[in-house]
Amino acid sequence: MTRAPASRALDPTPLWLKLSNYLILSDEEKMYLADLERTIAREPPRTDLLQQGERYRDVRIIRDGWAIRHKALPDGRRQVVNFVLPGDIIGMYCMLFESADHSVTTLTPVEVASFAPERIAEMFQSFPRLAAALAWAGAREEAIVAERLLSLGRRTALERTAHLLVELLRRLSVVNMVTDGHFVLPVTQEILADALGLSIVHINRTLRRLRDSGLIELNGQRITVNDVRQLASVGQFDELYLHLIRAPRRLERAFSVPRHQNGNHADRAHQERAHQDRTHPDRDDRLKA
Amino acid sequence: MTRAPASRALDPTPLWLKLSNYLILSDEEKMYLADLERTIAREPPRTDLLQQGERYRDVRIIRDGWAIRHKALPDGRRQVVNFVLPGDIIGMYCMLFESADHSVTTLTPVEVASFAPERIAEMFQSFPRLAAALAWAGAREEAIVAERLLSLGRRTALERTAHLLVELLRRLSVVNMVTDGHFVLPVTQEILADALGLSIVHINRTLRRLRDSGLIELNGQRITVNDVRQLASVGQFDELYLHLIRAPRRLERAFSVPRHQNGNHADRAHQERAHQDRTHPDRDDRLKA
DNA sequence: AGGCGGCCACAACATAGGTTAATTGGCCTG
DNA sequence: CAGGCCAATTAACCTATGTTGTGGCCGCCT
Repeated sequence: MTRAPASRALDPTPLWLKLSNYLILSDEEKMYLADLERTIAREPPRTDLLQQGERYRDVRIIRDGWAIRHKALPDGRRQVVNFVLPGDIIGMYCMLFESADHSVTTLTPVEVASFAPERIAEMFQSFPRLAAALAWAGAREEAIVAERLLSLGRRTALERTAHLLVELLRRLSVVNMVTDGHFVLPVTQEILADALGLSIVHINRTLRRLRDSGLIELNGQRITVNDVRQLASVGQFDELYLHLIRAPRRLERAFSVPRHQNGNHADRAHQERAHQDRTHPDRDDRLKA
Repeated sequence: MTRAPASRALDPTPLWLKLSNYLILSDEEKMYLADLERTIAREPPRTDLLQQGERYRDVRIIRDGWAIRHKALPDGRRQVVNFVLPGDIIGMYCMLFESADHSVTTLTPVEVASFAPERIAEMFQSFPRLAAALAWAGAREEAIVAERLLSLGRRTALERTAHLLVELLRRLSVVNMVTDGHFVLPVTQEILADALGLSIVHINRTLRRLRDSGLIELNGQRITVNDVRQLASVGQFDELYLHLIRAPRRLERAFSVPRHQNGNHADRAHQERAHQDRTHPDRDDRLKA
């Protein structure tokens, strides 16, 4: 949707596209962003972009590929905190932290840009609108982690799994990585288990239930979601937390910079929240049919 | 430590103290902060400062008292995402979000300041250093939530509980709310259960184990931690994620504003991380003695 | 004073999910 | 082609945690 008019040789990067959802970028801002992504490297799968306990180095921006952010206990138990997709930033505030409290590891070949942490401070001083947009992106990430916390704390294995699949579907469609309800999930069941706080065996059981019920299909790393609505219902998925609603007007208005657009909310998507009253036992019964 | 020279009639608020750990505030910045906290209200316990699904209103700063941030499923299951303590901010980026994906409810009588969301945008433009410091505070909060995710996903009930208690101890001592290893925990077991993803009954069992082992004592809402080291060991607590190390120099240097302090790291605390190799079964055996 | 509701405590039982182990099928490498 | 490794799969069994139910304490209301 919010596609900016092409400006010279600048290609819109995922980060740019992401921020465009919340801000109408000026040419100057676009150039600054492009400049941040000037130094690019390619990393193979299973590379640590960051290691828990180590000192931070540069700030990085994922331009292509998948990675995971994860934390480990001394005895090896591990929790995947989030999936890192194109447009996501690693170590944004690293200049303020002594050392990393989590690791980031690639799942696929990945293209990353990196730049010196000081440039963040520079951005806060010279491009306050960009800084605000990035801070916003960080808040959105926290919302995702909080929702996963709700999953691990209060959803059953089946619900959690369904919920995660719908979340990924939604997040990936925003960056055009979903076609026809199927997408590539470059992930072993072990990683899924670590993301959902389950054992490998139980993830396997749970996926089979979902497959048997016809809600999803799996062949290799390609997953097809046959019935998003029902899958979302199984997972008690309410996309409120993803804050996907695009509102570039909103920040514009707060900053009141280019034009003073008025508060017409016509373009706002309206999702209704499924409010079923449920009794405690038989949480997974949406699948029992 | 980093106590700013008293500047006229301005009282240091918790937020101010918090930010002082990471930035040497100028008088002008202090005044701006004080101005943000000009409109103050008092709320009784069990008041919703924010309700999931509702539209955001003002940005709020907790000046005194406890609150919880929590999310609920349609059927009533609930997860406490975090505890909100003095100096914490509610709805910082609300101008960017359509509606709240979580609730905030007071646990004690609370004193809150509130101001219009636009002032955040204003701050990004006029006080970039403050904006950066606040963004940092947000990142720290995310780190806390991520650590709790690790707890729910991969720690046993006993470990989780111990971990949370140590975390609260640490966070509260930063704001001088701990004396002699004891502090007030204005929380029912139900809330503890919702924070740790456990049932009330099981929290009760777990607290009793901790009490029986002599690690903690409970009388009413006062909790005494008798052996922090061992409690931390039971909870596999590694305070890295709290990012407590005070480094006002760090941001200063990045912004290179008042004086250009050099990179002398003499004041940096050094905690070593306990790296015990543990075998999978008997995770809770640190208590079995 | 009596009754009511919230919170804590504990016992008895039920189950979701963990653990162990064995089997299979790629896929790489020598 | 054999051997080996890694991921997926499934079965059998086990346990940490959830559920239900009861009683006691305490503060509050009328």
